[in-house]
Amino acid sequence: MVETARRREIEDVASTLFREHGYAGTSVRDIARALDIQGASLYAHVTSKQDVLWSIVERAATRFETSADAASTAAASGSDAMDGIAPASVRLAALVRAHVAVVTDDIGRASVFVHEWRSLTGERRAQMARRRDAYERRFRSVIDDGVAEGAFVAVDPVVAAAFLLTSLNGIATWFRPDGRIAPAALGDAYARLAVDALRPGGAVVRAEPIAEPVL
Amino acid sequence: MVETARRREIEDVASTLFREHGYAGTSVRDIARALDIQGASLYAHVTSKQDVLWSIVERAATRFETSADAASTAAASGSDAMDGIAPASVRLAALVRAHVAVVTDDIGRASVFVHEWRSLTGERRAQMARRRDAYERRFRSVIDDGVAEGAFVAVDPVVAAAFLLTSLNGIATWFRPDGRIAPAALGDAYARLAVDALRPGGAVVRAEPIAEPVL
DNA sequence: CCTACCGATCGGTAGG
DNA sequence: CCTACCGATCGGTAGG
Repeated sequence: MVETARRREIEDVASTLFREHGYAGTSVRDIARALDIQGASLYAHVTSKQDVLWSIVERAATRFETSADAASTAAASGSDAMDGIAPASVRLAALVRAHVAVVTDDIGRASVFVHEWRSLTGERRAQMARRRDAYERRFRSVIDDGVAEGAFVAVDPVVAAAFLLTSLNGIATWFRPDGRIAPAALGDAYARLAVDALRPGGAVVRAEPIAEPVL
Repeated sequence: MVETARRREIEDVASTLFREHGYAGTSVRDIARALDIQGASLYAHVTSKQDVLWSIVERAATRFETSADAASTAAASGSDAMDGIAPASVRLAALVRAHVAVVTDDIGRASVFVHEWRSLTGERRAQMARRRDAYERRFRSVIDDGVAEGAFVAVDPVVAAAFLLTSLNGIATWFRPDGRIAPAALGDAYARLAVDALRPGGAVVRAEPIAEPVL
């Protein structure tokens, strides 16, 4: 299937509907109706409903990966590192801001990426599972490094990464682009919350080590 | 519909299937098959598919509310308050632990409560929206109090509550009851992460106030 | 992009 | 809890 403007429209409309009603809860005719065409006419542009889901999810995955790559590169060579701030904190803050930016830029697609990828089947689903896992490992690595550096508390990297990533992905469920909160401000707020949650010293609530962490 | 043992089994099975495939992605016959009965036979025990969803969601909501009530009562009269720990920190930690306990106790029902309540219709959906909102306001209030006390940074209570609650609800998507992490240890870890994320002083990452918060 | 149509499956009912 | 069945809707195809 070629990449036409109409195809883009279909994916935009489908993103919104999948986000609101889920993949299974959205019919091909629902998508068509939103575009003012007949259900069967959709097949002049797409090969299947799964195909639409795949395009949305795959494209969103690439955006998250690209954004995280850019953030990592910038954080590694950034001047912030000289301000006496631990490298891991700078890197984590950059990853968080990058993720928030992608989610807030298109909550429809981000939401489908987060919640509906499970509706993919076969090799496509397996591929997405791998890519999601690799993405999560970026967070675990930074946290692991920060713990080693002493920039972060001795936290379980798997638990901490899950804590942060679910929070980050949750933005897709409540954020309103036309709301009170600007995307950049949200990125700042989340970066601070993330880094401070891991900051060592003076924990007022006790928490024992969990078990052998596996990265 | 009376509350029989069979009815309980149906809801258990339905919770698992709704969690894995969503409400729309699960057919009445899928539920019946998991119970080794015919699709139509299910209607000897339930009045509709919506009815099953409602039971699961309503019961889960009550559990979260009851657990939070108990946590708030305990935190208010607890001896922890005398250890020089700010009341808001104690209350927030208690709320977090209570939430983690409910989620880990039955991730199937918790997961349906978190993700599938949108599939409810009419007044039931509206009621759940109200109850979810009231639940979220518990978190906002504690955060607001903590900020006033000086126990927490000057964070936007709406953003901070969303950050924490989405993280808390996310547990339902990745936690495995038979895994490496014990529920109580997870509650401890999350309570520490939550309280420390809001702890004032030494923020290494800048974050400006967002706008007029609305509680 | 349309009309006409396909077999399969959906939630649910009737009557035992 | 079963068999038999209902109308509606599903994703998708044929042929223009």
